[in-house]
Amino acid sequence: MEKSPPIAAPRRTRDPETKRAALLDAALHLFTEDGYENVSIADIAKRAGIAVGTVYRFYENKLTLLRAMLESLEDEFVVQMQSDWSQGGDYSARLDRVCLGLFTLSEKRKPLLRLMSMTTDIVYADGSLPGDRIQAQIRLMYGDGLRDGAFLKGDIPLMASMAHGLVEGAMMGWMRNPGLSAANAAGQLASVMKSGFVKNQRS
Amino acid sequence: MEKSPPIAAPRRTRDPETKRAALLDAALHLFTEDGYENVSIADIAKRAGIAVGTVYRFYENKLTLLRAMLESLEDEFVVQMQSDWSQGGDYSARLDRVCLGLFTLSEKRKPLLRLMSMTTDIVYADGSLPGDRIQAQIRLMYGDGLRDGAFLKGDIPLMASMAHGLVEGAMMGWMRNPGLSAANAAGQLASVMKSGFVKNQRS
Amino acid sequence: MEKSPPIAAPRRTRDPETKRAALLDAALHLFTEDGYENVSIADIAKRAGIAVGTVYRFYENKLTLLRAMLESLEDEFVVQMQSDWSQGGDYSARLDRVCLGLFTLSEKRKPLLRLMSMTTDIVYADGSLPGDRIQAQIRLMYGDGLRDGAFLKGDIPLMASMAHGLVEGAMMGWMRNPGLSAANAAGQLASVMKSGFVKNQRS
Amino acid sequence: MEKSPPIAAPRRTRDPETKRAALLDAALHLFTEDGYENVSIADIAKRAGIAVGTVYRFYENKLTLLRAMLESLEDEFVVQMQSDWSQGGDYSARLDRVCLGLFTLSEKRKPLLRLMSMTTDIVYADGSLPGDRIQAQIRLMYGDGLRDGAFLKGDIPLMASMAHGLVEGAMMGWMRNPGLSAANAAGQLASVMKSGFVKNQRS
DNA sequence: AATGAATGAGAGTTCATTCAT
DNA sequence: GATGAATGAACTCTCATTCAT
Repeated sequence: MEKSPPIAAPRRTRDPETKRAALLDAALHLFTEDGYENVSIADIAKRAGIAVGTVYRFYENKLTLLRAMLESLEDEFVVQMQSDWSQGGDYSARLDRVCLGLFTLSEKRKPLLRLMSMTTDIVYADGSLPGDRIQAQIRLMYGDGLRDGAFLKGDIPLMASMAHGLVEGAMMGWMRNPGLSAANAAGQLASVMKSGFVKNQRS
Repeated sequence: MEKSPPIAAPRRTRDPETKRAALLDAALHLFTEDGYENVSIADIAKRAGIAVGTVYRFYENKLTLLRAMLESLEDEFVVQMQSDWSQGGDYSARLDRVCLGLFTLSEKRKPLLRLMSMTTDIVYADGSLPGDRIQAQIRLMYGDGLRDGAFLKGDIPLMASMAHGLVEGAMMGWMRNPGLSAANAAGQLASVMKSGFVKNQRS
Repeated sequence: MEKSPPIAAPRRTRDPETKRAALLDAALHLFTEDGYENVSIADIAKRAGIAVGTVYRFYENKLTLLRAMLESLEDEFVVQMQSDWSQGGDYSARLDRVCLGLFTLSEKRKPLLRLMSMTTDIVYADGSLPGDRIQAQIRLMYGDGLRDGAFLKGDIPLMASMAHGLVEGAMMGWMRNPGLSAANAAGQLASVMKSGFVKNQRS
Repeated sequence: MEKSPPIAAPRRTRDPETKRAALLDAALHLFTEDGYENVSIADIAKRAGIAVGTVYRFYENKLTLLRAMLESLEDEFVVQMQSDWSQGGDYSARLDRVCLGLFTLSEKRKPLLRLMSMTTDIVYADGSLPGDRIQAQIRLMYGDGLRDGAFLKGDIPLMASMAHGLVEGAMMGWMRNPGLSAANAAGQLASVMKSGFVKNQRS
């Protein structure tokens, strides 16, 4: 009935960034294994070795935590794609590079990637969805190719969405097949991308 | 003083299939609008005009209800694809037909399609995921084309996954763009499918 | 991690109004003993012999429960005062009657009265406070007396507020003194009311 | 390039009493605006410009802080009343003086007064309630008047409680009516006090 | 078969208090 | 002395599921 005074005995054990990393790692594993909705903050805190309240020092609520994870991954992908795309060469070479970069990064971020593919309905604060920034980047790339007359014509948003779907499909297929190397998957993706979207490519 | 007209007896009870339809319709609207986790059984029952307990006569729990909805949609897609694919003609014609069939059905089932895209992490009873049966069908089709030497070679599961992603991407793009007709989207999808996966297709 | 299915085994034991009464009784005792903020819904439910969720069938939240209790008490007081005041006689007789009615009701509702005196800062939905309706009734009575030239003049809201305070003070004093009968307290209150607010009353 | 003026050294630390004053001021504003239970120690510390832990150097817990505030106000009132009451004159004059003193002080301490009226259920360490010391002082005054045969007879604790209620009612009425001057309210209170409690006063 | 009141585990979140720095 | 990150118990409220009617 009466609020009993907390017995708490906190210890300053680790520095904040170590804690944040443990928190993100715990959340990543649990979300991926059990699904966002089936994981409680208490579960995450326990796995991260911190107190429930400490989670809220880092992220204001559960959804913010998820978004932060997905956004950081998207950022990495977008940065990688921009870098690979802008390094010159013909469109064939650029697509090869981008696809390889995508899979190289995917390999490093496999669990996060899996999480992203599981939470497509988590709407961001601005109304966007996970994947939208990647798709926007694809749209830019497609626009470049169109301007040069190197790409097949089509409705830009639709073409970008298809290209994005193709990439996601490739990643899903690769993730489900442990025997397939990232380089191999990247090669096949690039091959389909080129024959599907680039002019004067023979199959 | 006014005699109530004895013309039509109020149908207090409806037959079970009418109820089931009302239930599915209610669930579809609510899940799509608010997301699976944010809709309660009580919400669904109220919208369907039945009692909470009655929901459990039809589906043993909430997840089973969702799965039934998604599975029925997948079934429809698979049946449609099988039918369109098996009607003969060269691979180009068959792909045209399949893509058109896909979008024609999508137009009819738009809300369900949206629901499916929102709930990718809902695992089915057999461990499969929504979309898996569609992908399996695509794999069969790709196998056909490979056997005839008409399709570009590649790792079968990966190619099927990419093709599946391409289809999903096309559908997502089409759903987000209300000005795009189903036939137009189907045409662009077919075009990319052919240049991306079929031999001797010029871009 | 996974939401474990409820084991629940509900029993329809008592009729709803019996339950509501048990709920109100439990809330009354606990709020009075420990203070509104120090009592949890779980405490109330346990004492009432019902489940936590059942509390929310009756009242949409904790504050609504409290307000319902206080409002019903206020209503009783207002009705009682209206009745006693409107029965005629000179102002002296009417005040005697009202004061006696007030204390007779107070005797019946002692715990609720105590609760009301403890929760003066609980704002109602319309921005009013507990006691405001009683005070409004007092204002009406004072207005009657003023119109007849029987009451001492003064700023109406202030005079009503003072009269209200006087009543509350009398009740608090009476509640703290178990040896004082309601009739006796009523008499002393009436006496002070008359000499304090009515013209031509000798002390 | 711009040299920061070395004229005034920034006072990084303030003396304890300045801090205590800031703390009390912050608490007063926040408690009054949002209610005791809705204000956190962190809120108070932030507004006072001190650290959370520092709050605990001054008051051992949140309730102690509240009590200290209310007790200091009560002390002020009691001292004021004692002073005004003991300065001689007949009872009419003494009551006039006390009432004026009460309202003069109330004007200075309006926020604290409001806080006191909001937290009637906060029990003090010795089991007393806010207002009890004021009431005890009133009892002393009433006892004086009784001894001299100047006051109307009655049960002492009850009469004191009624007088206290009258005072509180006057203050509440005055606080809710911004157009009413303290002197005017004091006059009306004194008038009712005299006709209500003092012998040979005509109404 | 249909109903919906009842259940209670469990969720996300808050915050008074502590104590290593 | 001052700080504020860390703690975790406790809170209100939800809702999938059950079963007496």
